[in-house]
Amino acid sequence: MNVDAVLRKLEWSEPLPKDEKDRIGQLLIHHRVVARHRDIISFGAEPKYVFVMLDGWAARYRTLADGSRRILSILLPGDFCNLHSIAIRTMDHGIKTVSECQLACIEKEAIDRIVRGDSLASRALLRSTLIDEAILRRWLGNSGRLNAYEAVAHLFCEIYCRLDIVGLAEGNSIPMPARQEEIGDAVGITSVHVNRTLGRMRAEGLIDYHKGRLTIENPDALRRAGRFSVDYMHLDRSEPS
Amino acid sequence: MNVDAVLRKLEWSEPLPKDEKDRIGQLLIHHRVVARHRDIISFGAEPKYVFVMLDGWAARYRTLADGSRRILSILLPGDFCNLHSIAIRTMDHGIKTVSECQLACIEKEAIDRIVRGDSLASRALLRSTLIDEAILRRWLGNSGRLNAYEAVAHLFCEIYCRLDIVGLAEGNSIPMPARQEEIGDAVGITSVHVNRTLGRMRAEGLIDYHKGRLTIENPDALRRAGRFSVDYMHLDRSEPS
DNA sequence: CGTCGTTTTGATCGCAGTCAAACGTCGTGG
DNA sequence: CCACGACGTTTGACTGCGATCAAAACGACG
Repeated sequence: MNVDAVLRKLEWSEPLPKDEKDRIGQLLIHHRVVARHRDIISFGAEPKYVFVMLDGWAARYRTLADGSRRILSILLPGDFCNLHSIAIRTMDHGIKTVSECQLACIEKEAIDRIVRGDSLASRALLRSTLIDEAILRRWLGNSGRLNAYEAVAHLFCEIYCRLDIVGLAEGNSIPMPARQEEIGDAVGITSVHVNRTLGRMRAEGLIDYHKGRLTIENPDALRRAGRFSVDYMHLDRSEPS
Repeated sequence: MNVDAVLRKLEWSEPLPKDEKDRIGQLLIHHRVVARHRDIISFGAEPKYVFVMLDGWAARYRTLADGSRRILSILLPGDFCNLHSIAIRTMDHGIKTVSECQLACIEKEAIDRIVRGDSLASRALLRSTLIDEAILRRWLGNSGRLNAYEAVAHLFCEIYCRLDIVGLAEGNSIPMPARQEEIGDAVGITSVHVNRTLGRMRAEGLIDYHKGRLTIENPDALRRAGRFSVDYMHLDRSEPS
């Protein structure tokens, strides 16, 4: 359905010529639906396909020895789940759905051919990988330095921003299919503490969180609370090198 | 000096033909020395060169609003500081030396030409980026889930392993130029708590930490303590796709 | 010998974890 | 239409790891 999100994300920083967009569109014809809370790719797997998010939310995660889980990144429509599979065979983490997901699956080799070429699409994929890495760095930087309140605020700002880029924010409101436990696993706190934090945010008029929707009542205050600035997502449309 | 470390790292998973190695060797001729505790690249900079670690340690870091610092990764001989600069103009973090460093500086365009080509060297650089990302994911996964003792143990295992790969471990012993404060910034705890943790490790016979050297007295116990397994560094020499 | 940078030790505090129970909502089946 | 159970949210009481503040000890070096 939402092939559009993929193109919007790839054109995030630089427009692609029509023929390259068409070529990418060609790759996105094979779809798959995965139910909520199921693995898209499991830890240790050696995926044959590269999966691309068309609809729904998913999460990269790692399970530790004691059974506790840590979410390493949130995957939203337009995101590639495992671009790295073209160069790294086995998964060092798992990816599971947060809500029911629509995915496109692409032969690894097809992606590989694009990446090895010297096209604008190849640049866009490279940039996309590097921006994912930048987001990961930001999460790591926040982790252990921001307190629960700041961390949750930051997460909400980031997700709002990323959804907005692919055209999925509606005013100040976004879908929020994640349970409080998943929010906790994403910022490194317990679901109990997420709950108290959300309660405080609600009381202070920052957000409204209700039936799978998050409405940001006071965007400025939320951004300030989460020390959020968009710079790390490298939205600048300036040219490299 | 230690151009060797760079090649060892690039050949980590797959040997390179002689002519490609020579070509990379050509790129590493311009050297620079940076004193201890100085920025190699500052936050917000737009570096013209890609820097490669030849000798010494450095750290990717981010400074938060309140002045607290978080180390995002440790850079060891053989590591590329800012490969991402070929596609992302401005630095979203800083890089500073932990000890005095020897660096090679390469024109961005020269690296770009290799990456855009379809050579084994290009694959090796791609893999190297993806492995850095995998290490980052592991750090994020550990952060907030491992306690201080486990986190420090994991850090030591990883650094030992990475130094070993480029031939810089000597038996069970490695140089450890990082101050306790820097170790703390890397795992997200204070230097005071690092100190207590090191004390406990020493008391339990896991390590000896003394005058800028770390000796691992009981490797198995240290690995167990840090829940360390090498898999996330993707050392396997198997072929992709 | 004194200074600077770093490590070490002690005492107290607070954020978030843990355990447990109650509550609300929704879908299913009797 | 209601009872039931599954799932997720909410609230309370208590605990503990690591932070914080402060000062002392150590070691290298000019």
